[in-house]
Amino acid sequence: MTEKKKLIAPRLPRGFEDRLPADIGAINAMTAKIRKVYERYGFDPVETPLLEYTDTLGKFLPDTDRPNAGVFSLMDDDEQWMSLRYDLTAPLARHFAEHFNDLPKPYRSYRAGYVFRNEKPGPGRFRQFMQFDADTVGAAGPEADAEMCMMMADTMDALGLAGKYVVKVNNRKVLDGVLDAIGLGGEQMAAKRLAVLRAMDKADKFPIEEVKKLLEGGRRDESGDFTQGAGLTPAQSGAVAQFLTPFATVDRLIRFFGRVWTKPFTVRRYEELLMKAWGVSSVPAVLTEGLRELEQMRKLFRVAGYAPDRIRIDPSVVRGLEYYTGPVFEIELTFKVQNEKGQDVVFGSVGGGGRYDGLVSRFRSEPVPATGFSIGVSRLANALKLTGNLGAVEPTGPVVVLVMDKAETARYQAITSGLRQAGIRAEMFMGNTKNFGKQVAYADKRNAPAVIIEGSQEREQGIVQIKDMIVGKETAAAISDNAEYKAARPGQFECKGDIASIVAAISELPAVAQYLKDNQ
RNA sequence: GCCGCCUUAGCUCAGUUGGUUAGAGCGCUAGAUUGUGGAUCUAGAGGUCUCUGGUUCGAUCCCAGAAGGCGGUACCA
Repeated sequence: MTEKKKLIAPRLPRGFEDRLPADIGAINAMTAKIRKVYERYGFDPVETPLLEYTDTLGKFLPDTDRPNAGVFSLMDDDEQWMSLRYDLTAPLARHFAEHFNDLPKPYRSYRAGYVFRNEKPGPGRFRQFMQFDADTVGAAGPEADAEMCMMMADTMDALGLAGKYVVKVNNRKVLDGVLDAIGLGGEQMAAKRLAVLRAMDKADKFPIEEVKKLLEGGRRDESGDFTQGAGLTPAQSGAVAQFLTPFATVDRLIRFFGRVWTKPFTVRRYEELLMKAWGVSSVPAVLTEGLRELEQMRKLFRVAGYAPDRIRIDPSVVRGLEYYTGPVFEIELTFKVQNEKGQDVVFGSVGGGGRYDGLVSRFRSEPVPATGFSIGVSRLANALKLTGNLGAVEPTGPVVVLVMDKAETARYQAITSGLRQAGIRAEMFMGNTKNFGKQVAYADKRNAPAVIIEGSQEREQGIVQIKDMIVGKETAAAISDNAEYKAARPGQFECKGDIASIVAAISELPAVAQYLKDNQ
């Protein structure tokens, strides 16, 4: 046996992450807050499995050039393909269609859970992450869409992000109308439309000149990578740019929309503006319809008191490419995000959604309108972690009952049980008990609020020593001499040795009292 | 997917113009201190210098490729 045992390197698959107690606590707190908002809006929970048959998830997907890419799939023993869900919307559509007859319509539901994407991880992007969705199925009007936007805004407020986000709203019908107007309607132009929409989506990321490059020949970024353009003529790209920037820059456009948001605004006026910019005498009907829906939503927001600093129209919002059929929306953080190295990081949206009237219809012969949105819980938590806004706190540890005398473990166990019955986290030390200091160090590492010490001296007197670890740490910091440090026994006090007295004394420690209050 | 940068101890990083035993700080383990977390001091453990191939008498270092990480870009249901 001279050969060394071959060890397996412990390593995490790329794009995945372990979650530690502080993260778990923070995520739980976040999801609890989100849940409260959704329930207040009348939504009920539903849970679907992580795996679905691939065709129920995928057939409808826009990923025509790379079918099945990006999805983790496996074959069942009956040779049917199953996939890990990549969002929570497709499974909801399946659930609704499957239980169509029993569910109330409109059907309002929410659900949280992990979703999986088999693609390259990026800043704040993992291959397993949590989403928290809400959807209304069976409500066709823009008031359902408006409600989604307001709920998104309320959720962000509930998470303590008031003033640090904006919900951007657009309408796919408007975008379709613009594409129509520049002669990109019809089947044979589908690929071009896709490229144009992708380019338009970049308007909040790049200056308009760069977007124009994407609309025409293509663009080379600073790393030297070349992106193929949509191949529009200068006249066409100019018209798109005019839509994106009636007054030459996106910033000014946003101000323009901001103004119409709060002041009287008519669809007619915007149409006139576009006709003038494009030099045409009419706009496509679908564009007008989209504008009307936006106008209705705007009214609802205004009456409900959602100012444009919280919800605003932004013509560059595109979202999923063939999935959405009407209003689309997106939450963006308005503060800068930096990574651990202090570099500014391009952080995309932390949530979004829209109307997807086709998604349920593929399971049924009649049309089923639906609208919903999704918050990227992991992504949002990641952003907040980087900015120090995530309340990630180490959980309060257990009270540790020290083992001073191996022969007395039954007694120590009895104290531990007494604490547990009173609802207090407690454990008897179970490691190497030879060294007292190690036991205290263990309690420190576990973030224990207190340790209980009962050695032979205490036992003779019928008492125990309780050491308040938090007070102890504070008072110890002022002591520099080691002998003095030990003699001081910081944070320590005596208590009668019966279990009721111990429980009473421990319960009074602030950290324990807080724990009891939080866990009633 | 494409482009750029990076990879040396558990962590953060030095270093070797290519040469015998590869370093620091922090952390970890043990002791000083027979029953007290921190501080101090002492000692110790811990490395296939990411991997594979090439050049070379000799590679952690030079070259090529791969993997992983970071960033950008593309995609994003």
